[in-house]
Amino acid sequence: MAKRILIVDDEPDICEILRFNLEMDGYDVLTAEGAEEAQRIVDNYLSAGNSIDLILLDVMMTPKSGFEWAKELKSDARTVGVPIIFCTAKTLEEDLLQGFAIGSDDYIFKPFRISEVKARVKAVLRRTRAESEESKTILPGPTSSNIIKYEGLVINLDRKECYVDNKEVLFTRLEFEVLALLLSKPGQVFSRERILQVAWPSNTIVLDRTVDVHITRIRKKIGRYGDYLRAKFSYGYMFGR
Amino acid sequence: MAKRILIVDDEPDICEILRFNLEMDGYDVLTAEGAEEAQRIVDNYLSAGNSIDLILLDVMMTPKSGFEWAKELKSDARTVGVPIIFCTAKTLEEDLLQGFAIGSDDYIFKPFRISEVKARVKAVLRRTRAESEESKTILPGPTSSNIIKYEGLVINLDRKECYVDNKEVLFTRLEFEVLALLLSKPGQVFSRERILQVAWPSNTIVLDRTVDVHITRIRKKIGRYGDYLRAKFSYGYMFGR
DNA sequence: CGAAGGTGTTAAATTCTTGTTAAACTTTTG
DNA sequence: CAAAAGTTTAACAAGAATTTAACACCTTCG
Repeated sequence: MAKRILIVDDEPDICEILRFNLEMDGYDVLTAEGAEEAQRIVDNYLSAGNSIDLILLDVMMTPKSGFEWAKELKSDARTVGVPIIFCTAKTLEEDLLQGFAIGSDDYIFKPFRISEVKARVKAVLRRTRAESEESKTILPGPTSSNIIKYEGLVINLDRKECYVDNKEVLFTRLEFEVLALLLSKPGQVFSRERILQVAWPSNTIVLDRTVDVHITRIRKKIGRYGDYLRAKFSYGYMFGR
Repeated sequence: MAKRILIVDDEPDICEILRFNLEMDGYDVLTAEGAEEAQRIVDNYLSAGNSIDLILLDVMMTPKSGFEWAKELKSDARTVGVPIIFCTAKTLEEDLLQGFAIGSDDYIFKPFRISEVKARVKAVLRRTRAESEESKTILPGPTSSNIIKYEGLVINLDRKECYVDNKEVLFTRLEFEVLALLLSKPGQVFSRERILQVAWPSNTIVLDRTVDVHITRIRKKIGRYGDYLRAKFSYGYMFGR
């Protein structure tokens, strides 16, 4: 799978130039123009069970500097291992930066040559791949969340959250339960009766038309995946193409 | 227990770089951007019964220079023994600095290499530990604390204490137990039933509305982290972004 | 005992969820 | 094809869940 790189720079032009070049090299590229937006992206991807493999981080940003954000990343168990390449103007002492970078981190000075950025990215990703394969043998790994995916449709059973192409979509409880059930066995048709039995609290008695209404509501929320939520005439519903 | 280092420098970037590196080495780090703020921190910590083990002090600061403040520290019985590492640009006479530094103090010139700072810090703290152990024949022995962190939100399970951005916040027992549970698995939704089961003494029977009230009370106490204590409608509560 | 602080309940405001209905639409069946 | 059966959808009213303040009842501790 393609490595996913997050570029954080408050200069949109720089983001776009980097995006273009790194996408050419076959990476998945995300961009953010500040720490706050970047954090949102990171949260979304991680809770949806996707990894971020590298962050290209501008040091000089307002209101939160790249350093500050990096510190937060390093104090969060989920992101402590994500390598960072710091970008900064040459004014800062090189040694300081070197001290800041830990683990697989790296740093690079502006104005940079694109070829240099590409080389560093490649080097950092090679290093982390090597590292993670070393530790794979020993470590149980950070708690992997309880996640069901179908292409870009993801539900996180721990968080009770649903993501559509990496954007969180708010679900009510019943909607969540119904989708979780159907998604747990794509291609399996569930009768309305069975859906009510599983997704509704026990002892609730409602018309089975109710299921239809919920299906409609879910369809609207999951966008392009709505079509996958299919009625099987006179049997019930199923998730799948 | 981790040694506590106070960094005083009017350049926030330098504070942050030093903080990052020293925290990585396992120190507790405080920063201040001037003598006045630094004095407040020192007062707070000392009156709360916490020690400051080392001060990394920039000499060139306005309005009060590092030298001036150091003089005050040396004339205060509570702080006369706290070692200081003075940082200054190379322009100052080395002899002058050497003359100023007394006891376990040290000095270091900017621009410094991080590795050098780390080495000096380690050396100074070793020296002071040696000194203080002369006078303490019986040590209680360092205890590795049981700590859960989420960014600046820290709870110490041994001491049953909670810190918000390095300031202690008083928690009641139930509040502490509830937060500890949620914080033990960020991103996991806990039902009210489960929270009552775990955080309340066994055999207590209370309405589950009670949990809500405690959540509200905790939210108020943890300030900016209050938003991370999230209700998942009709499921329960979860800690996380 | 009395003060201080912790805890559970209540109630009201607010916000969000859900079942039903009804009408339009689609598919199946005779 | 026409009737019957099944599905989709919008709208709405009922009611469930959450947040908070307030208060009463505890326990603890001097």
